Parts: sequence; structure tokens; C-alpha cells
Amino acid sequence: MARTAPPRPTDAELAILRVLWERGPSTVRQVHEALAGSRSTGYTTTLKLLQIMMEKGLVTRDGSARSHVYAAAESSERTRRQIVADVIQRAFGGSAASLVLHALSTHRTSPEELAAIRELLDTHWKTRK
Amino acid sequence: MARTAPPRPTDAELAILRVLWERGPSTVRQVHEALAGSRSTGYTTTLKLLQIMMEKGLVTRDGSARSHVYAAAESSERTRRQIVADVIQRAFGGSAASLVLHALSTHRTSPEELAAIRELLDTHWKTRK
DNA sequence: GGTAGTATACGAATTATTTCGTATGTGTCA
DNA sequence: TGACACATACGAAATAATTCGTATACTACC
Repeated sequence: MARTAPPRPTDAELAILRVLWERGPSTVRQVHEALAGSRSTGYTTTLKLLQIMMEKGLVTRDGSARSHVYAAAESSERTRRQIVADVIQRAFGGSAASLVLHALSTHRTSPEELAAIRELLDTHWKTRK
Repeated sequence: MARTAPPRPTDAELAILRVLWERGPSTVRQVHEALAGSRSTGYTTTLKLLQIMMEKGLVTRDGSARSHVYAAAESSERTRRQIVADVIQRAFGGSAASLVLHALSTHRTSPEELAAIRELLDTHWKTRK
């Protein structure tokens, strides 16, 4: 029986998810430490956020040890896909091409990145053919 | 003297901006009517939202007529670029290529869109060369 | 056993977002 | 002029997001 998908993560939640994706399953302290560079909030704030994310189904928790270990519930792939789909709908009227245009024009995209995208496109092109 | 850029629009605000970009300068009633399909909120809700957006600098207002006329303060281009830049930073660790990958894999991208993206990429490629 | 250190739980303040009700003003027209 | 339609202003409720303080519990070590 398929659970309903977790809601779109908020900004603060996404920052935590990125830590979990990068580090793998982590304790609150580890997450908090990893976040120290970018954020400057108290330890209990990180804890509370993780507890809320647990309720929302954004993370899972292993509570067998004294320090609970949290892990992202969904892969970064899946979550990112959803975020992108959401932006395409909300801001680009459903046009993926339009989003890509803006992604390229915004960012000074490096030649390496351009090459990567190009290759990706070739792959897709072939697949769809 | 450059004003500070207006903040990132919220979901409800973005829906209104899309109407203004599409229709051009519009009265509250016109915006509200245009939104009737997607949202089902009261007239005063739309009004209040526009007033708040005015404070935030997201829209401008011409109050010379009895029915004030609102217009988007920034072009859709500019706003969309900022939204995309934001997502690239928050969710993709700064990699535009990664976002493009997800944009393509998410959406059933039509052949027409793929062709458009491809062309776009060619243009960019040449420009950068 | 007692104390220091660290953990979770949880209530609650703060701010932002979205919503609407009500007050009040203005124009029109019979 | 009076009544109706429709406009803005504004207070405030409901919900969500973010933050932290404090209570309480567990572990380890002397």
C-alpha cells in the first residue's frame, strides 16, 4: 500500500535533506555540525526540525541507540525531480523547455556543464526516437 | 539608485504575477476573474494579496482611476531567472546541468520541446565559443 | 550513589502566508 | 436624493515555518 508522497520540503528542511543525502544516516548532532557553516541556529532547532520532518515523512528514524539516527526518506533524485516538476508547473506554465532556457541563461554555465547537458540531450533524443 | 530586488514571490503571489504577465496591467477584478479557474478564493483575498505585493515591491499600482490598475514590477524573464537560480542553489548545489537533467527526466518532454532545447543549446554553444 | 555531559520531548514565541469579514467611500441612475 | 453596485482599506483569524528555552531522561565516570 503506497504511502502518500511526503510534502515538498521547506527551505530549512531541504538544507537538512542535503546533509543527509551527502553524509548518509546521521545523528542530530552530526546534521547540526554539518549545517554550522551555512546556518547559525541552535541545536534544538535542528532537532525540532528533524522531528517535524519525521512526522511529515521526509525522514526516517532509527531510535535504537541513545542518539537517534535519521535518514532521508526519499532519494535526492526523486525529491529533486519533484521540486523541478513543481517549479515547471508553478512558474513556467508546464514548459520544461522554458525552464531549461532560464537555467542556461541565468547561470554562467561552464563549458563542461554545457557539454554534459549536450550529451544528456543526445541520450534523451535517442531514447525517445 | 537601484532599489533592492523584491523578495521571491510565494505560491499565491506567483499565480497572480502570471496573470499580470499574461494580461498586462489589470484591475483587481480582472485578476480575480482570471484566477477563478485555478483558485477559488474571495475577491478581497485577491485584493489583499495585491496590496501586500505592492508593499513588497512585486507589483506597481496606478491609482488614478477608481479601480486601481496593477502591473508586475519585474518582467517574467527576470523573475523566472531568479526563481531558477534559487532552485539551483537550494536544491542542486549550484549545478545548472544537474537541474537540466532532472527537468528532462521528470517531464514527459515533447519532441518539439526537445528540439527547442537542442536549438537553444546550439545557440549557447556558439555564443560561448 | 551522585554529578557532569549530552540526548530527546515539548510548549511556546515569532514571523510569514493565506484567507475573509466588515467598514467605508464613490459613482450611477431611476 | 436615495439606493444599489462595486471599489479600497484594514483588522484579524487560521495555518505553517522557524526558532529556542526548559524539562526530563540516560550514560558514564569518579
